[in-house]
Amino acid sequence: MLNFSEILRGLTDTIILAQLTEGDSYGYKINKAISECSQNSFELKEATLYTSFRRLEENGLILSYWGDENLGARRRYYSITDRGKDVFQENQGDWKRIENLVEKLIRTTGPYNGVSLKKEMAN
Amino acid sequence: MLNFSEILRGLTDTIILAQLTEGDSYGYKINKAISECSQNSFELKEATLYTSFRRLEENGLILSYWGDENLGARRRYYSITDRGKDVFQENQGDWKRIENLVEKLIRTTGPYNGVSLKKEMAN
DNA sequence: ACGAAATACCTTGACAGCCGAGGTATTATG
DNA sequence: CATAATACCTCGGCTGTCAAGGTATTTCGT
Repeated sequence: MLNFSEILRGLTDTIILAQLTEGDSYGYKINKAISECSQNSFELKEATLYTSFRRLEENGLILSYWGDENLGARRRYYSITDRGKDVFQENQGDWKRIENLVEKLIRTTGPYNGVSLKKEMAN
Repeated sequence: MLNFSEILRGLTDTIILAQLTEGDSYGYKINKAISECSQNSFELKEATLYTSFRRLEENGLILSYWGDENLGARRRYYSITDRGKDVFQENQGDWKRIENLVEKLIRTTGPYNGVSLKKEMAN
């Protein structure tokens, strides 16, 4: 039995991995990309973002290195590892499964409730 | 901007509300129903279940009352309130929005990565 | 020239939900 | 007559999120 709770809660990691499958990038830019990707309907808080980076790196799903900008603020770049790519693909699959599961769990079961209510009202 | 995190994490509440839209029921039975509903691929832990009941009742989304069984173990029944029904419907809508959002955030963007990698390898 | 805003990174501590582990009491079953 | 199943509950630890705070650099309007 899969531990779905963690996936639901920790989608942050998967969202970041998704960004990194498109190439190395750095925190601030990744965050902006996520915001834009969602048409500004969602954004990661910075604290959450950097927590996630640390977690991902500890788990070997990403690597980080300092960019050698001689202009501008320093940037820490992140790179997805092979293991990270594998996990990302697993998570994509898990998400499909979660969608199906939730669909079953929170759909309204049909006319049962409404109809019986109307019947009760009519009496 | 919606607070999606709580919805993702706290789907428990919505799942329970979904069960209660089909009529009053009690903890143990609700839990079994949820397990069956998911073909035993998912189950709420009891601690989580009762935490959720308490939270839902505090928020006025459900009511509880003791069944008057003169046989068998006592049962605490739960009933969804009007407010609970409203919130449940909102949550169903929110879930649809989350599905769309996550779809955008974690889909693979296509051949970009693979192609550029191959090109780099070729050089 | 100067202050504000934007870029870019980071930490700390509180908070909330999940759940393992444990408890109680009753009824059904082999 | 013990074991499983039904049925309820609590406590404490764990983990992810985030508000709030910090630092440093660059860009831009005035």
